[in-house]
Amino acid sequence: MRKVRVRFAPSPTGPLHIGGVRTALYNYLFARQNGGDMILRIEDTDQTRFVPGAEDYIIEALDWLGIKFDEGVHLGGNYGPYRQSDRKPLYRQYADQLLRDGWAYYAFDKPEALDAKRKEYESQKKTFQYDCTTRLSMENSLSLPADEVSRRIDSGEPYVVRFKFPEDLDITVHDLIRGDVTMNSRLLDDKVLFKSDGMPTYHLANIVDDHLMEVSHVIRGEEWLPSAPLHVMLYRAFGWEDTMPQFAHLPLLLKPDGNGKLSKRDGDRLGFPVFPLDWHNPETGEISSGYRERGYLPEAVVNMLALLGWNPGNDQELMSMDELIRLFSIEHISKSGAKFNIEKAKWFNHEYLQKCSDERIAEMFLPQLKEHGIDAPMDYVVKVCGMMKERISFPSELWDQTHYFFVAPTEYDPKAVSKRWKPGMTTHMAKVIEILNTVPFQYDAIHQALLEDYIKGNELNMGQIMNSLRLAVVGTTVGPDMLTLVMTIGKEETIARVQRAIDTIGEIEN
RNA sequence: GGUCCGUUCGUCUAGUUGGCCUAGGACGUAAGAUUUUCAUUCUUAAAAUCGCGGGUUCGAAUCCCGCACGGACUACCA
Repeated sequence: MRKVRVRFAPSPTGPLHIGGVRTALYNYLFARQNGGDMILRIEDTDQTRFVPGAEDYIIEALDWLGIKFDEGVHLGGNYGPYRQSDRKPLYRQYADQLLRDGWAYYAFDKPEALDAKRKEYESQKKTFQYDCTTRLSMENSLSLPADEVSRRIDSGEPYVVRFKFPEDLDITVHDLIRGDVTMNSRLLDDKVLFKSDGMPTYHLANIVDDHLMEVSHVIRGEEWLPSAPLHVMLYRAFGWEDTMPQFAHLPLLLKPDGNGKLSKRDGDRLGFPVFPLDWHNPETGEISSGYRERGYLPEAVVNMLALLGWNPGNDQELMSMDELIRLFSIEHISKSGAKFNIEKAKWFNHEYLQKCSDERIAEMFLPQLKEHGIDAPMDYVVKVCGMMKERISFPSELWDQTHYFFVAPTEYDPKAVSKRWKPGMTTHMAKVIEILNTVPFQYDAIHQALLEDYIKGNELNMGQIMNSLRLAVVGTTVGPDMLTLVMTIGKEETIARVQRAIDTIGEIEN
């Protein structure tokens, strides 16, 4: 049994899409579970699509989520370099090998000529495909005389190298998720392996690199399934079939409404992040929002993503990274695409927020407090966070839920006033102040004096009085247990707030 | 158009060797309980004739065939 080695191989063309994050996660879980290696390889063979900052973004995003690598561009390793542009000199010899063995051929067709050909076919409602049925009518080393071919190459005419598919061969790809998938070579096109700019295409580079890096399992998105037969044929052509990696093609992540692949635009449209981190487009200045900046916890994102297309085979839903590593199995990956569900993502975040220490939540709350000009003692902030965290799904909701712990109300919700502040209330509130002033400032003592002796003892309306007190202290009718709130903000502050309410709202007639 | 992949509650899904499935769980939704309010929490409910149609079988969500629908791919992009 060969050592498990998997790779995550993104293209640095922009921010890492959440679907890509899931692919990375599954690779990571599989590697860790099997004591294998996780490799980060950058696939930047298309120089025209290079985006500055994308590579760093990918590394930072995966690091934030706790997806760690054993080898990669940022770490090095024994199989480097790990960036395909840095491996450029390596690929030529493999293209030559294919050329020599008759698995590939030179093609001189200009891009414009190919475009024209496609248009021509299109006008006849057909699709042009560069394959065994058309290649002899194109300009390549199969259709041209040998001396002409060498003349063109010697004169520096640009060319590409294309794979030469056999004419009628059933090619079977064994997929760990879908089983055997068979396609006939006659229907496959002669893909370009080596471009005229001297770089390999994805197809060549990924086979060469996976082989050289001794990759054992290729876990990637379903969009690669149609080109998998090409990849299998390349292993065969190189004579590497006995060490060919095993394939697993992951189902797609679909948009929450309607059908189709989840895209950047869906996030903007429906108001949820499609990227792990905020991304500032260096060219347009446009900002795409990320999970991290929206207040999602990395462990919540990981858990949610893990379950989008995989399950442990039972009802368990909350799982830490360690549990995921233990429980993960390729057999339990589903075959069908998963629609992204924003409500469930929120729920996961709520659950993980509850598991957070009060200190960690307080830490996340600090910037908001600062924004509102609050400079409260840390232990007080921690206490408030601990008391209020169960009511929120995101740290960003904290200020809305807790501002009255830090700032006294300056106005009173009119609806609450008319509903709760009944005639005689100023007298009751004055009594509250009196109790606070005379009874020891302890929860039980005040509970006894106010709730039991005063309210119940005089058969007063509990809801009416307690809610009026809340109105006085909070400004509206929401919040935690009233006495806990009082104990938290303190005796002096409570009395001040109640007095202020008496002065501001005053006595209600009738 | 062609090729390939897929199809269980609104959504994520359990179901892997056909019988314990009168199809289970979770999110969301609704109702109720608790509470001094709101939220939390708890309980309950509604919700999939397992895409449709045929077979095979004593028995099929599970196996086979056909159809429909959806998606991916179809670049000198990955």
